[in-house]
Amino acid sequence: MEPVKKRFWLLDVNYEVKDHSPEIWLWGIDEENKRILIIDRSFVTYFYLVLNEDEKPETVLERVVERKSEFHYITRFEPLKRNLFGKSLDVIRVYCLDPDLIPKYSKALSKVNGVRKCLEDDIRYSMRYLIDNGMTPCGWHEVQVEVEEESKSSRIQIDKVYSAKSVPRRIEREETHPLRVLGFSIICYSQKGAPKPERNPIIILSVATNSGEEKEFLSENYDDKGLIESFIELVKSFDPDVVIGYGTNRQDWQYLLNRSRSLGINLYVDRARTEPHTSVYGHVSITGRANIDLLDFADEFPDIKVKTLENMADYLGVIKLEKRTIIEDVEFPEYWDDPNKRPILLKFAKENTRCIMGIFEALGDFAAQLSQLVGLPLDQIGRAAVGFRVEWYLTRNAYKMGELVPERTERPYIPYVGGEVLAPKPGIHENVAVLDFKSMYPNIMIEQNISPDTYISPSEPTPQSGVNLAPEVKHRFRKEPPGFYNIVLSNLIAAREDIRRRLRNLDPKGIECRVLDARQKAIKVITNASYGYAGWIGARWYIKPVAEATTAWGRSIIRNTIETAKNNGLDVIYGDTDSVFITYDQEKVEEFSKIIEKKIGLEIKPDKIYSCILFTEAKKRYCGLLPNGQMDIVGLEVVRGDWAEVAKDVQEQVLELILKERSPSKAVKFVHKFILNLRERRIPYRDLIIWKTLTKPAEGYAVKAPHVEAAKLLRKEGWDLTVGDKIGYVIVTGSGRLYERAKPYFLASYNEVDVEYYVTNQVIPASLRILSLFNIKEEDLLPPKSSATLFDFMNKD
DNA sequence: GCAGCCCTATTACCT
DNA sequence: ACAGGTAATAGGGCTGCG
Repeated sequence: MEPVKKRFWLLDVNYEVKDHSPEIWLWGIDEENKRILIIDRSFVTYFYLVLNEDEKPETVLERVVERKSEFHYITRFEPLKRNLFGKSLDVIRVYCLDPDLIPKYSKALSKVNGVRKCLEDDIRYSMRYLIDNGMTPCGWHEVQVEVEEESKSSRIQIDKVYSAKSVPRRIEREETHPLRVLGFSIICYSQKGAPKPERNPIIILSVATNSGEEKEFLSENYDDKGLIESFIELVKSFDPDVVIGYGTNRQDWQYLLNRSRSLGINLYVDRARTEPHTSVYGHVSITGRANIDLLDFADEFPDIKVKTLENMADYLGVIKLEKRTIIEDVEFPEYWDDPNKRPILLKFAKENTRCIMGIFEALGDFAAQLSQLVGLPLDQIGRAAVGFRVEWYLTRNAYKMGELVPERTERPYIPYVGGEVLAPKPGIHENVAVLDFKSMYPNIMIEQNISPDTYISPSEPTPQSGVNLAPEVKHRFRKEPPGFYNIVLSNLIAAREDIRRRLRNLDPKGIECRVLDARQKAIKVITNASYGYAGWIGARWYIKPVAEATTAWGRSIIRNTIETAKNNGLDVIYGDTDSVFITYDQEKVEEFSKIIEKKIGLEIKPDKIYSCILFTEAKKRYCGLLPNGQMDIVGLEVVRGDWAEVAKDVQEQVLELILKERSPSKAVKFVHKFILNLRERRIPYRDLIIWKTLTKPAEGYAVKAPHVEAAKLLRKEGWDLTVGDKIGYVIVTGSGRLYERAKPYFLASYNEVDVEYYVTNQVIPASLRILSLFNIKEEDLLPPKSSATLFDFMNKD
């Protein structure tokens, strides 16, 4: 049979090894909108032996070739030149048929005389395949294929199985067929504490598809066997490309798997008759489909303080919080068992799934673009930490440039100096412009050619091309040739600029615009994380002077900028790392920008202009009023997630009265009234909840703290808590330390709450933060005792 | 026993 | 499991106090 040309969009990749022969499985969608599997048996993987500098490559080659018989699945040794941190090295590339034997082989071969170490022996086979062939998940490719014999196709749920007869090649093509997306959420039944799959059933499994189907499977008399079977059946018949949920990696899939196991069901929801399994970065993999946990993308939105499904949906404009039916976990049994309330629980479950579908609509393009840019499969990209995303992007580029990927090593943490922060001038300032340097750190790295491979250690002689010498820290970087980071960052910045240019001429509502906008966002995320990556001790390409020199240049630039502003008659009010806050005078500011760009070589632009701005004495905390009347609150309690809503609301009102009405007295009166309301418990209970993250196991704390004690109470009630969970608690009346009076909010009632704590420790400090600028004292904020309240007070005894 | 002081642990923010 | 710089609170140890 003649091979035919096949074009396909790559959804997922996995590999299998049978009798030491590996197969790459490429799951894709072809031009006819068919789901296809292409099996490639031709790719031989490899790793490198790095040789000692005093050794001749031929000698070491002889030594390893001599021992080849010990390594049955090694096919070839290939001497090559490669770069490591910019230095040319002699290496031997060791080709190995069975990827699973590489750890064993590399360990043995690293002990051969003349071999310094092995490199790239820790790159997964499937990633090696994609990188070496220039392939990207969520991108189009072209390959010669033959139809695979029928025997295999029976096990695989797919339109057609092919075997690759050529190396797949990436092709440029933007449009995609619409993916089939299935979203689901579950509700479990537990009378007390967290549901346990060994004993508590799933009572509702709610499913939706992007073809508009919605289904709710219910348990019958707390028996969820039929529910799970119906779910499996639906997945099979709809045959989704993408499966989505919220918290599914850690929760739902584990629960479903454990329930299935105890009920004797095989949870076959993939395309190859295997069960979901946990894999790299802790993502749950469903062979042939992309399983996406939208919770993994919540980190992209720091404005969402408590990362619940409803908060994320609210933030992304899927469904407003006020319109949602919210039922706490503790209430599930009550709602399920009461026939009058059950419909509300069903509605809640359905809304959860709708939120999931809506969030994916808002984020799916971004996820796919990030996956394509970084090169990690769609089901892994969300789960991979920022550092690993950057690292995979670098790894791909290193391959193209003949740079070896360094090994991951443990290093001691030694801090270095970061950005410069100015003490602000306290008070209210009129007409203030904020100018900031665009992508300051990446641009410094480019401008000064800062990179792991351009760094010249103190022991090395100055290269002929000369060096850039960092201020203060005196690290040196060769001027020529352009470094690894220089090239990679220049490409990223140029690509983003290009996209933004194209976007200007497109219909903002069009599909092309959505995809391009998602792509430029993905590029921005990787670009912005590059400096942090460079300073991360866990980074493969970590060289401390790289990060240290970048911030040193940054400090020098901002100081220079401040000096220049002053010399040009501009008053500098504040500055942080890459920004300066100056008095706004259009002509002077324009002139100033030009001078700076000329002097420093980096672009500086007015980001915002405030009609007025308020600073206390603290750095990193201010509130500016934009010309449209909108308030921009930075760093203050209002934007913090660990203050009760009461404190945040009052502070925001105070700021408004101060900045818009310029009336401290109105602000004081407002606080008085608020405190009276609070004491009367006329403020919603949920506004009293304080949320704090559990950052270590409850026992690991050196001191007792309210949220930790609240967490212990939760655990006693049977709730599982893990590091990273947010604990919502309230302070109740009683004696002793605060931590003795903290209670999880859903285990306490409003009449137990110590409202005086909220007056003294929440509302007053948050208000005073602003009002002390106007000489207002704590006493001034407590409501004056009117005769009525005094009377009430005396009557109480 | 507790107010006052100082230091430390902890969290969440800014760029 | 991307960086350092910063503010703020509560805990906890200590001193001094009839």
